Amino acid sequence: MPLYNVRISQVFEEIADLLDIEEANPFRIRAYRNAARTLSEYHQELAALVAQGQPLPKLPGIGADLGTKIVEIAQTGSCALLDRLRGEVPPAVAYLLSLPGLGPKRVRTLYHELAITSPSHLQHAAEQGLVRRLPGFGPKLEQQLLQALAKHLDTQARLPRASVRPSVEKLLDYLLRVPGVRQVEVAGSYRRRRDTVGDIDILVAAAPGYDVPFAFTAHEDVDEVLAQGTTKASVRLRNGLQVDLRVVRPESFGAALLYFTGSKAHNIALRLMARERGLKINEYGVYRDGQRIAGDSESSVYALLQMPVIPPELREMRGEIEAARHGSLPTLLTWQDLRGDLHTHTAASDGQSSIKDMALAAHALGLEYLAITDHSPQQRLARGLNEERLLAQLDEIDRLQSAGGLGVTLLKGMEVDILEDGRLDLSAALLDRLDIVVAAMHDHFSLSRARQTSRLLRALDQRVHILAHPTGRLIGRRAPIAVDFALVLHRAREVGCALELDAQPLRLDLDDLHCREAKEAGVLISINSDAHSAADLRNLRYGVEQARRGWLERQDVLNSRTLAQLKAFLKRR
DNA sequence: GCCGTTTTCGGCCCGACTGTTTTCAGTCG
Repeated sequence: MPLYNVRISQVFEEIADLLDIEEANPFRIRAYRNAARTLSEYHQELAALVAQGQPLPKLPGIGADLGTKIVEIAQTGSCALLDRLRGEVPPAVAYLLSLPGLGPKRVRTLYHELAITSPSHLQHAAEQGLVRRLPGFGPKLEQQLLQALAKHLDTQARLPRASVRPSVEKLLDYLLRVPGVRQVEVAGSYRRRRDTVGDIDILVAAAPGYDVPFAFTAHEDVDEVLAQGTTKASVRLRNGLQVDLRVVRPESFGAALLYFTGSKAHNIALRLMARERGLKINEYGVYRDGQRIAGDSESSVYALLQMPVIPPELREMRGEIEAARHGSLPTLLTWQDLRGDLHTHTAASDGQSSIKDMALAAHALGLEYLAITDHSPQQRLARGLNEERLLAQLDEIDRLQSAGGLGVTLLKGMEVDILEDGRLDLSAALLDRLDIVVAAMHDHFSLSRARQTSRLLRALDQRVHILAHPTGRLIGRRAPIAVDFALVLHRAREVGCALELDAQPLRLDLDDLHCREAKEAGVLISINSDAHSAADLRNLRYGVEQARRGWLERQDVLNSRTLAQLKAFLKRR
């Protein structure tokens, strides 16, 4: 069974938790947590390298010792250190760390004083009033823990960013009208345009003397006030979303925006750089000898570190600081760069709009071309088009096109199913009649890595222009397929096939790291809406945002090409 | 446990809020 980086990362996280409870050296604990994060985001499976006898790549924060442990975990599935720690502290104790208000010190107290090793133990003790008597605990904390335990079944999952947008925009609108407020921005992973968000961080610049947190917690959507002070507040909305507010003076807005946008790793790197220059950065500004010398804007802070402003989408400690220092930051793709959409559905299969309405909507968005790509016959539930209906659709597109007035050029296409063995769900003769072939998997997501890889490689050997939603993931619902992605990229480059960044908010597939890997492999990305209605075309914007997180520039994206360039690309197959 | 154009030893980001420990530790981001 393959052992993924995520699993190794989990081992390191558990070691960190248990070391925390044992009161180990905090920097040693941090080293394990940093390594866990690095591993969980690394695109190449390390266990596979180990199995092939190859050396591990040099990764930040992973030195000789952790490298040895990675090899040990890859080879044995476990780790002697973890086994030893589990012998000293029952593993369920670490679980208590996830409860709000409980950190290593209090968990340790609970374990040593009351022998509490699980959430149910804790609940029992709290109900008997034993917890409040412990040092460092009190009645309020006991109550808070009971509430958290009662709710703990609905664990805090990250939500797709698009799904929280309405709530966020409503709050921003409200805050802008609060007296004293000068400026409002969403920070955090929302501003970095991550595909999912855990909570929302809102930053406000306000004149002194106004109680903005008070107004914030009074908003009609607030269900519960978790914390409230003069400069910050934290609430849970009725829809379950946690929102944190920070209020700063206008002159600190840039430094605060930088700080609360993160990522944490990016901030730490900036602060270390500042320190090397005799400066101190905090959320109020940049200081030299106690004197504030910058901070009203983000650019003022970066300028002191001799860097241009790094776009929020890149602030993930994935080489952006080195690139900024060397003047080699990418010129990121923008919405204006997109000229068309190459994967859309109509009412002929499982969409809702007519071809004409789709075209008009695309024109209204400023697009120049639009591919109509309804489903192939195997997709029965989606009313996939058989040969007869497909040919009728092709005729209809010709008629609409010659009648004119659409504002966009239509391309004749189909989203063809990739069958379990890698064949396509359409005859070669029909494939040849299409302007563009988009191929996608819609089933057999759990094939072995080897079978899934050969399935995709075989698909790529046929007349396919775009491999759609290549990993098949659905955020929060379906994991990406197991596949040798490097091999797929290599073949895609050889045969001249693009990979899709499907812009549906629940797909966003490829993800940011895969996009970057494709770019480095020289494979074009096509950012498509996969729209099932005219309104869905607007989802393209989410695709652009994710593409930016993948460091994509205009030249990396197929549908930033002019129509003539696009046609030249399509004709090569 | 990691890391190094001042370092192979001695550092490791920084501040706000809460509850309770009557002066601050613990937690969180």
